[in-house]
Amino acid sequence: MDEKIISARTLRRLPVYLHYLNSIQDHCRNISATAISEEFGLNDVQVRKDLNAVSGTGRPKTGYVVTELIAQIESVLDCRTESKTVLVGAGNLGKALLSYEGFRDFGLNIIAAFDNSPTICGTLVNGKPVLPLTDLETVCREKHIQLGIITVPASQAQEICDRLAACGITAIWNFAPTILRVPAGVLVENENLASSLAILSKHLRAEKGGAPT
Amino acid sequence: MDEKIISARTLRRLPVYLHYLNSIQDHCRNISATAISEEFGLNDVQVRKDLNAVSGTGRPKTGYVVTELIAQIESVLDCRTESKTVLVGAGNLGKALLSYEGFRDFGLNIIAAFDNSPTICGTLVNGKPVLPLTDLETVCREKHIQLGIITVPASQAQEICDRLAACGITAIWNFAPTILRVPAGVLVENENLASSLAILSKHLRAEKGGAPT
DNA sequence: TCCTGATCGTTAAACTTTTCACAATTGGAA
DNA sequence: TTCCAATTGTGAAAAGTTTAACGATCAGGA
Repeated sequence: MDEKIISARTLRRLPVYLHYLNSIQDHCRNISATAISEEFGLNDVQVRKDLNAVSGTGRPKTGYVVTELIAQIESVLDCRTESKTVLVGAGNLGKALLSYEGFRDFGLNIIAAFDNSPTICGTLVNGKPVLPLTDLETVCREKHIQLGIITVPASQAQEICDRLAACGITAIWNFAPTILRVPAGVLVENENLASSLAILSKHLRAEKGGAPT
Repeated sequence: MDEKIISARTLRRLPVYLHYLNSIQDHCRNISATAISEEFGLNDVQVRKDLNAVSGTGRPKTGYVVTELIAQIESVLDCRTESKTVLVGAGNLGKALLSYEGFRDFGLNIIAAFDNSPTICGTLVNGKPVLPLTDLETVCREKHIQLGIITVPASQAQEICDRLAACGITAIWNFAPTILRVPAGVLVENENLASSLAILSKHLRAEKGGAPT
């Protein structure tokens, strides 16, 4: 029952801390929030509050025990538990994500991909089967899929999202450049590459045209 | 000189609006902020304030002229202007991004990729050359590269970031699960897939173990 | 033993973003 | 023409996030 409410902002920083802690655990027993904050250019109180949300075992003058902190963050993030996943939309981006092995480190296991193009259906991408979209519901229900990755065009994203939610999927990773509406209890995480590019593009434009302040 | 300060949050929503406006422009002359807000499940005042940041030409009872709005958002985002880009780290994720053609729509032009693995250097990925990392500075300076995509492991990300910044690159798209420190004037946009997975994973865990509220 | 300084944890202040409340405007119908 | 309902735009409140201030704690040396 020591479940504290962790803000999304904090949750996003935890994997960053975790990665850093793993990288230093061989040669550091203890680490202070101040040191972490300096490593990443953050405010030290912010780091302390983030760590407090998962730990609360820091000691003055010493800091935190690195291995404890790692265990506590891993427990909160729960990367060890495998998340059964389907990917919908085996276009360029979809295939790219299917080919990316890095997700395994975070417990993501893509069982199958779906697409409605007959030319790609039936093929394997990185050893993972691409199935016709009509099979989506059957597979999701039978395999007890928990997470869905959406890489279809924005115009179809909401429909796919509805179908996934109807199969009992409660977490959706959306790469389409749109905002999805979901029933209560379903979480959508938007990985909107267009939004990121908008920020970068705006910055480049400001650099060129305007004040270089 | 009608440059208003646009918050990053607003800027992230603009591409979403833009995509939607493009999809309706054939059958709608006008659109109200209220309608947009309902489409995406946002607050109507928020949409109105977002649109105000780029336009300010809404009329009571009518709303906004779709084509005007599109032109204004496109002008702010400036997706039409090509951004010369390099990608550093041609591993799985790097190759996946190189293969993704969707970036062209946003004005992103990846000129070359860099890696220090001899087996991949000299090859082409999706028609783009993979060059040895030692050539990074030369190419960036000669081709006047503006944007750098970092897809190397977290442990090398800061070093690559420093090298890119030293070549005059002012915008960095970071896919490594770490926070980068950059000189003033350089913008880092983090696309931290680990952070996103952390959010999703936490949600799945909460669903299973705890209160389904 | 006692002091010093690093570090933690917490409360309050500053800042940012979102939501609420409401007056002002406008097109269209009665 | 007059009224109504839809819609905008804005100032203020609310909610959320980050930063600052400060007392409490503790390891290590004098």
